[in-house]
Amino acid sequence: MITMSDVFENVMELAKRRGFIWPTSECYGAVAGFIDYGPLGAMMKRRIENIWRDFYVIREGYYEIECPTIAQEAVFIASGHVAGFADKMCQCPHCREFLRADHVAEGGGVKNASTMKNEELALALAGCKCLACEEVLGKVEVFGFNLMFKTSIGPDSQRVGYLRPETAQGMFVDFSRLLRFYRDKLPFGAVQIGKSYRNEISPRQGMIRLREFTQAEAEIFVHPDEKNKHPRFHRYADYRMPLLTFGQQQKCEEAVSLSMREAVDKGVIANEYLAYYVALTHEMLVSIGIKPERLRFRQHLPDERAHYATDCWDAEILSDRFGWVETVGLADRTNYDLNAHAKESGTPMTVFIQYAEPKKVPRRRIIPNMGVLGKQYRNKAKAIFEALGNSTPTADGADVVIDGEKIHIPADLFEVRDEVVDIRGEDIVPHVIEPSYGIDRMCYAVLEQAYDEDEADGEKRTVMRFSPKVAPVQVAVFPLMTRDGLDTIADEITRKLHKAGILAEYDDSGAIGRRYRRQDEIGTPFAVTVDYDTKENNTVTLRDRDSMKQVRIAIDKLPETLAALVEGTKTFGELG
RNA sequence: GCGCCGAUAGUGUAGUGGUUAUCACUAGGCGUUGCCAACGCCUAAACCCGGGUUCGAGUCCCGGUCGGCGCACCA
Repeated sequence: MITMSDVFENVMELAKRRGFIWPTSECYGAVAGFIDYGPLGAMMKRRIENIWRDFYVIREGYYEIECPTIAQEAVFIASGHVAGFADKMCQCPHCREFLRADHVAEGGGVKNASTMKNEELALALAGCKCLACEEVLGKVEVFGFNLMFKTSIGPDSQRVGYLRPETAQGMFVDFSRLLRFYRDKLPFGAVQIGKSYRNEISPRQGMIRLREFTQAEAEIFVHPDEKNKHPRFHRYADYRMPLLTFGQQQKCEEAVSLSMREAVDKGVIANEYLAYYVALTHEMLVSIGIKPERLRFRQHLPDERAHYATDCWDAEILSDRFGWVETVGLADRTNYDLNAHAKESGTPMTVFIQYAEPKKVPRRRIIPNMGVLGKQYRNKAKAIFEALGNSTPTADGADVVIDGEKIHIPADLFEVRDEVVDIRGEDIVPHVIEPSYGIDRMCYAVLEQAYDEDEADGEKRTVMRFSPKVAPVQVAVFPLMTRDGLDTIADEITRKLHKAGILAEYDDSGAIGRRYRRQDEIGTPFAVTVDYDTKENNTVTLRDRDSMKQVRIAIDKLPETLAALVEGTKTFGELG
C-alpha cells in the first residue's frame, strides 16, 4: 500500500526518471520557479491543452489568438498591474527579514498605511515593531516589489516592457479587432494558451507555484444585461457539483451539491454565464482524469478577490501533498478591463447595440447664423457657437457668457429647430466572464492522481493510470520474440498506427513482462503483442494497462479500434 | 527573504579525515527466452558549485545554488 505522503515523492521521482518533469538547466544548477517538461511531460501537456481547445475553441466557438509575452508599459498601467501588482516592502535592519510595509504599519496602529507614499510610510514605520523579531524598526526604506518581470524594448532601453503576468490583457487590448472579427455582435469570446510570468518572492511546491507558467484563458464578452441568458445554459442546467460559498466557508460548513439551475436561482453563483463555465470546467477537468471526489468549487471571499473581479469561483483539486489547490479561476471581471484600456488608450471599447424598435426622442437644435455672428464677434465667434448650442433661448433671444462677459444674441441671429429623432441603439461596454486555467497545476494533478501501485504475480507494479486521452504514448507494440519475422510484423504494425495518427512505441528489448511494466510506468494504456498466431491468422493480442487483460484482434481492425479506445468512444471491456 | 534539515551513478542508497567510493534496481550490448520486472556474460554511469582548514576532504568550516518543512509572501 502507498501512504498519503509518499505519493508526491514517488510521482516526482518517477516523473524525473521517466522524462515528464525536470528541474530546469540542471547542469548549471536549477532555478527555483522554473521547470522543464521532458519528452513525455511535454506530450502530456500538449494533450491536455488540446482537450481544453476541444472544449473552448471547437465546442464553444471561441477562436484562439496569440499575443506577445512582452507588452509595453501602458498595457499594464491600464490593467492596474503596475500599481496594483506591487507590494510595498521594507527590510528589518535587525533580523534582515523582508516585510510587507503596510502590514507592519497597520499592526503598529498607523491608519491608511495602504494609501501612503513610500517616504511617508517609511517615517510612519520608524516606531513600529518588526513582525519577525519584534525589535523597533527605526530608520527603514520602503520600496515597491512588483511581481512583474521588467525589461526594456529596443537598443536605447527607453521603452519599458513587462513580461505578461496573465494572458488576458492580450484579449482586452485586441478588443476592437475581435469585435470586428465577430461581426459586431455579442456575445463572443477569444482564448489564449501561453506562458505568463510572475516573479514570485519565494516559489516552492514544485509545479504548483512557478515563475513561468502556462495559462489557458478565455475572455467571453457579454452584454451586461444578458449575463443570465447564456444561449446554451440548458446543457448544464441539471449538472450538479459541490459548491462551497463564502457564507459556508465563514461558518465552516461543508460544500453543498447543487445543479447549475439551482445555483443561479438561489443567487449562489452570480449569473448563468459564470455557472455555465463552472460546469464546463468541471466536465473538462473530469475528462482529463481528475476524480470528481477530489474536485470542488470554492467562492472567493470578498477580500480575496483580485482588483478587477466581482464574483469569483475557483476550481480546487485535492492534492495529497498540498491540500486543496486552486487550479482554475472563474471570474466575472465586469467592464473593468475594457473601461481601463479605453481610458488609457483613448480608443472606445464599446459595442453598438441596436434597439428592437428605434426610440423616438425629441431634440432641440440651435443653429446660429454664423454669416452674421462671425463678422460681428470675430475671435469670439467659435465660443459663442458652442455656448449657444447649450443655451435656453427665450422669445427675444439668448444670453451666453463668454470669458465672464454676458452677451445677448437676438433671436433673429439663430434658428431653433425642434425635431424628433430616431435613436436606433446605444454603445455599451461589455462585461467579461473569464475562466482562467493553470495548465501546469492541471498537469501535476493528473500525474498525482494517476500514480498507483498494485500487485502483479506477487510483485509490486507501478502504474500511471492516465486517461487514454492524456497518456503521452498511446500504444506500445511488441514482438513476442525478436525472431521468425515477428519483429518485422510488429514494426509494420507500428508504422501503420503512426499513419493513423496514433503515437505507437515499438519495443523489443528484454522479456515481454519487463516491456509491459515499462509501459505501465509511463501510463501507456494499451499494448499490442505480435505472437506466433499472428503469422497464422493476422491477429494480435491487445492488452489493457489497468486490468492487464488481453483480447485477440485482427491487425486490420487495430487503427480504428485504438483510435476509438483513445478517444474514449469505446472501452476495452466492450471489445469482448 | 528568515529559521531548521538535506544534496553521492538514470533512480534509491552505504560511506566516523587516509586503498581503485558500497550495494540494489535501471539502462546499453551479446546470448537465452512461446505473454506480464526470468537467467548468464559483458559494458556504461556519481561525491551540487565556489572558497577555506589539512600532508590528505565525499566526510570538517564558510559562502552560494537547489530541494523539503515551519514562518513570511502568494493579482
